[in-house]
Parts: sequence; structure tokens; C-alpha cells
Amino acid sequence: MTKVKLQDIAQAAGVSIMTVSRVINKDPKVRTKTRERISHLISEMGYKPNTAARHLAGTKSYCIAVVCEYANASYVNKFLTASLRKCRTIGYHVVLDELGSLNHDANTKMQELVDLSSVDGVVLLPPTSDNPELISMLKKAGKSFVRIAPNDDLLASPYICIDDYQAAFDITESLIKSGKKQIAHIIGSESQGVSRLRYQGYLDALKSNQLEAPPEYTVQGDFSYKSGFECAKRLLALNNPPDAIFAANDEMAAATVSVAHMMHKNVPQSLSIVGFDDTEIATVVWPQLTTVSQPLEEMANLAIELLINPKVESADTAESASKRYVLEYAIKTRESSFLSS
Amino acid sequence: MTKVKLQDIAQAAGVSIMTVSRVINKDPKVRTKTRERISHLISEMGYKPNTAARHLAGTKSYCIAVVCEYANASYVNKFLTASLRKCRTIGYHVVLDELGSLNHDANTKMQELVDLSSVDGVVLLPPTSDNPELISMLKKAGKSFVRIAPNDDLLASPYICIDDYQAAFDITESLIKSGKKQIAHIIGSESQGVSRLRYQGYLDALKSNQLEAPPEYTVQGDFSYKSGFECAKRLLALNNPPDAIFAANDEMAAATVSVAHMMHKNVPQSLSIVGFDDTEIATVVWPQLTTVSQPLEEMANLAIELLINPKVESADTAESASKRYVLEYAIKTRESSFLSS
DNA sequence: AATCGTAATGTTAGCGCTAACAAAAGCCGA
DNA sequence: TCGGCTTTTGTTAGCGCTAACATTACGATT
Repeated sequence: MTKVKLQDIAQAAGVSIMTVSRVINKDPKVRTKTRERISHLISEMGYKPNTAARHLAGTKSYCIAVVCEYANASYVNKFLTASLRKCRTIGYHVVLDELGSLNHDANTKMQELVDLSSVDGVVLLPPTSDNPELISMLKKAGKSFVRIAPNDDLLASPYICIDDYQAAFDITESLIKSGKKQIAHIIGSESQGVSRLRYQGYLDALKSNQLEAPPEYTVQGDFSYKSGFECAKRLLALNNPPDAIFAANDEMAAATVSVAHMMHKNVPQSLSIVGFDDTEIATVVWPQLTTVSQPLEEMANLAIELLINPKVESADTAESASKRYVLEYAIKTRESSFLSS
Repeated sequence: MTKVKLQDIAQAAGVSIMTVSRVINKDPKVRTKTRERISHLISEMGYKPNTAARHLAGTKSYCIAVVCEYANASYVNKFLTASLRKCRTIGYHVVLDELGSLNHDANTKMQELVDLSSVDGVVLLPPTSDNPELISMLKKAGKSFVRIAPNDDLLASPYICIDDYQAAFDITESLIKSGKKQIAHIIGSESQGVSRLRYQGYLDALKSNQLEAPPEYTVQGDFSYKSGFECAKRLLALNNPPDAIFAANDEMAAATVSVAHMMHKNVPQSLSIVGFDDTEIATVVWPQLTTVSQPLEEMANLAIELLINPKVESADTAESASKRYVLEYAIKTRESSFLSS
């Protein structure tokens, strides 16, 4: 039960401890034959590097930070869980930073700096992806970080997103294809770039299908259930209420479902509702939400991958310089927009 | 920006590094005067112990494991977030273990054992709190662990819970007080002890109010939304449908709300619905759920506290031997059972 | 005041690993 | 076959801290 260490492997392989360390750290300066022999022993003897020792001896901390505004947002939860899972398999740790709770300017910065020193990389979740102070702080500190769905300063760091515009376009069009013509939109938080993209996708889908929406069909939410509730009430109280509502996230779409029930509207017959994100919420309301499924797990895995791998800043292709990762989304069609029977 | 270390403090205080270490570790064998002087310097100079070094040198790993079946259950999320928050402040790390995904018997055990070695303590979330193999494994390994809401083998470890029975009793009675007389119950997963307690609380509340429920008013769910949906459909399809439903958790209560909408029942006028847990879900449905609020944050904090503090196994009082922590719950009255206007 | 016992502090070694440099081994042409 | 080069491997030191033991300071007892 006692742990296998470098020493043990080295002894078994008849090499020095350093050579084994090199194999572990993928140092190319090891003869292929030696590497293979050692690699074999490593897996055979079940060696796992001791993170604490590596941290202490080396320059890496084997820890990454996930920064969000509030940890209870459903997409944050999903992302966080995925990150924990991923890090667990590769022997990293995760710390969670919630910016929302601590609003003192200087204090926040301090908090951050403290952690920065002991973290290999940082993942910024929206809306912190566009926090200019945070970004400049990270740059100044020379920390590597990746952002999820940022809007501004796109060259500041690698980032991961989906094509929010196209996804919004598609899901709006799916509404149109199902015969809806009066489609309203609840915009997401103004502080987030994706809100604009999703809004634009919605607008363009209407336009390219020769549809128009009166100005009152566009209402400003902030991604919260509460805001969605208010917005949906406003929309459905109109003289000419919409026959479909595209909410910029699931929370607001769920709220719209609630209002529909409140007003005894049949969903989807007299009102279709679609959301965005495909979080838990989408499937704990009735009817379940048609929504855009973001590959949050994949995003988390990729983000961490990018952070821990010594970025091969090779100049050979323009491709490797493109620090932009656009992942595939999927439209999950459920009953809130489509009657199955 | 360079980190303060023990050495720096020792120098500033004119003592040896070891004395400072003793102060940090609350070793009583330091003269009060010395301790105070050093403590002062520690906070003044902003010293933070280096976890990796402590881990390497000492016997503790400064890491705790949270074990659950599936990480997407809403109470797990809430607990996990709280744990991360807590651990962050005290310089601990958290690893998440999801048992549900890996069902291979031996494999699971192995997985666990691997981690056990590098973890100071383990928190078992239901239903893993009652996993006998897990428990015996932990005991055999001599790991300290605390369980949340266990049902069996109550002396095996310290545990934290609320009075599920009484809470269920209370919330059922609140239904009765509001004038409902035909109250049904959707039982939670059979594998979880709390299901029985909540059921019993429900039964006894009826009895002590001279009410009776026909056998068909009791249906077996499994804490999932889906099961709640099926159960609620069954209940509301009865010839004499209930006028109130107490679901054993929020997921199933949310499902019941869904079914009510589906059947065009007014909530709470013609059907009151109450849940249990007060997770996110309770407030993203309409009407929002009346539910029992579990202090999950507090539970997480306490669990971690218990794990990291060298348990003072003092024999002086029976009190210290009682390894049972029953925290306060609160009934959150919302519109699913109570019309505000 | 000398003696002992305990309380308080100090010293040494090393946790498992990596950085930085040192040495050895392999390869080449002349 | 020999330098002079590169590639591959080894050696040494130390990251920041704690365990275990060694030493000193202090106080009480006679």
C-alpha cells in the first residue's frame, strides 16, 4: 500500500531518478528505447506523481482557478463539475472564485492576486470573461488564462465559445419552420457579449425569413429567472402577444414557461418557448425546453487542457496562432416548441 | 510579491522557525507571550502556510473528498459549492468522487483506495452515506469520514443531518393548517433513509390531525424529476385526487407542478404542492415551491470542520462522544402552497 | 543555592520531486 | 583513431515545511 515513487521506478529500470522524471514530464531528451522501458514500468508499477512534491520542487502549482460571478448559475455548476472531474483525472486541483459576493474593489483585486500566485492558470466564465480589470491584472501577472465566450479584447487570451450567433439564428428559424410568425426575444444581460450575438442571430433569422417583429417584441432581461418572469409577463400582456418566445438562456425560458402557465396559455400550441444552454433547468419544467445545447463538459476539458499544456507557440502554421476554439452546439428539440404526438 | 515564509517570521520574531511552526499549528507548548508576538507578526506580514510543503513534510494532505452518487443532483451541487468555498478559505482542496458513473465493483473500490491515501477526510453524501462497502472500506483504511443524513450504522461515524421526520411533519401540518385534507405523498428513493423519515413524518402529521389518506395516496418515487412526473400523474388521475401533494424533494415537487399545469389544475387553489431541500429548482418554477430549507452551506462547513480538526476524543463528557449534529431546518413558505394576495 | 522536572525552544533530517548544472556517451569528419 | 560536437544521462542542492529528538530555560523543592 505504500506509494511508489520515482526512486522505485529508477531502481527497477536501472537508471537515475532524473531520467524517470524526464519521462514523466515528457522531456524529449530521452532515448526512445529508454523512454519506452520506463513508461512501461511506470504503468506497471502504478506510479502516480506526488503533486505536492512537484509543486514544491518545481514551478507549477498543479492547481487552476475557475472564476465566475455567482456560483449558483446553472451553467457555472455544470462547468465546475466538469472541471473537477477533469482535474481529478490529471491530478490537478480546482479553486473556485466567486466575484459576485465580494464587491470591494481593492479587496477583490487583492483576493485575486493572492491566489494568482499559487495557480497555474485561470478560467474566466462569463460575465467575468469581459472584466477588463481582471484581464489586465492577469496579463500583468503573466498568468495564462482562457476565457469562455468573451466578447471584448478577443486577442487577450485563448478563448472557447460556440457560434452563439448561428445557434440563435438556427433556433429562431426552427421556430419559424414550425409555423410561428410572431416571435419575441428576451435579451440576456447587457454586460455579456453573447446577449448581443444571440439577439443578432434572432433578428437575422427573422429577416432572412421575411418576418418582422415590432419593437415591443424585444425586451431586456438579465439572464435571471426573475427578470425572465417580468419580461415574459410584459410580452404576454401585449395587445398582440407573440406566438413564440426565444429567451437568451434557460433560466429566462423557464420563467417564460411559468408565465405561460400563469396566463393559461398552452405551450407550445399557442406559445412556443425556446431557451439556450441546455442546463438542468431545461428538463425540470413542463413542457421541457427546446434549447441550444452547449458542450460545457467539452469546454471545461478543453479549457483545462489549454491551461496545463505548455502552449506550443509554434509559428509553423497560422492555425496554431489562432487562439480561438469554436465548438459545436446542438439544438435539443423538446416539447416547449414541438408537439411530439 | 515574493511569498512570506516561516523563515521570515522567525527572523522577525527572533525565534527559531520551529516555534513559528508551532504557533501556526496551535501547538500548546508555546509560551503565551511568545505566541502572541508571533501571531501578531504572522497576520501583519500576511503569512500563509504553503500547503504543498506542509503536505510533503507532514502527515496531512490538506485535501478532502466529497463523495456522491451523481454530481448533477441539485443538493449535491449546492453542497459542493459550499465545500469549495469553505476549503478555499482554509487552504484545503476538494476532490469530487462520483460513484454513479463507475459501477464496476472492484474498480470502484480501487478508485477509492487510490484516493483515500491522499485525502485527510471524506464526506459521504446520500445515498452514499449508507453504502456499507464504502463505509467498511473507510473504516478499514482508518480514514476519518463524516456522513450527511445517513440511515444505517449510525455509530460508524459522526454525521450531520436535520430532523427530517419533524420537518416532514411540520410541512405536512402546514398543508393541513391551510385547509387541505386530502394530502398525498411521493416517497423518495427507497435506498435513502431520509425517504422513510419524511414519509413517517407525513403519516404522523396526518394522524395527529385526525386525517387519513387512502393507500393510493402514497406513491414511490426515486427523487428524480422523471419519477416525480410519473407519480404525480398517477396521483392526479385518481378518482378522488388529492388536494395537496408533499413530494420528498424539490425535483419531484417541481415535476408535480408540471403535471398540475398539464392537467390545468390551479396551484395552490385546487392543488397545493410542497417539496424538500430548497434547492435552486424551488425558485425556477411557478408557483415557487414551499419547501423545507436544509442548511446545506452550514452542513458543508461543519462537515469539513469536523474532518480537519483533530477530534478531541475527550472522555470528559458524554456530549463530546455524541457524534451527531442535528441542524436547524426552516420551512420556506412560497406560493405553491400559499396564496399571498 | 544545588537539584531535579517540566515547559519552552532549537536542531537535524528529510518528505518526493525538479532546476541547473556536470558528466558521460554517442556521433561525425579528418 | 582522435578531438569536438551533440545527445543523453547523472549529480547536487533545495523547494517550505514538520517529525523526532536535543537542548535550554524556568520554577519549584529540599
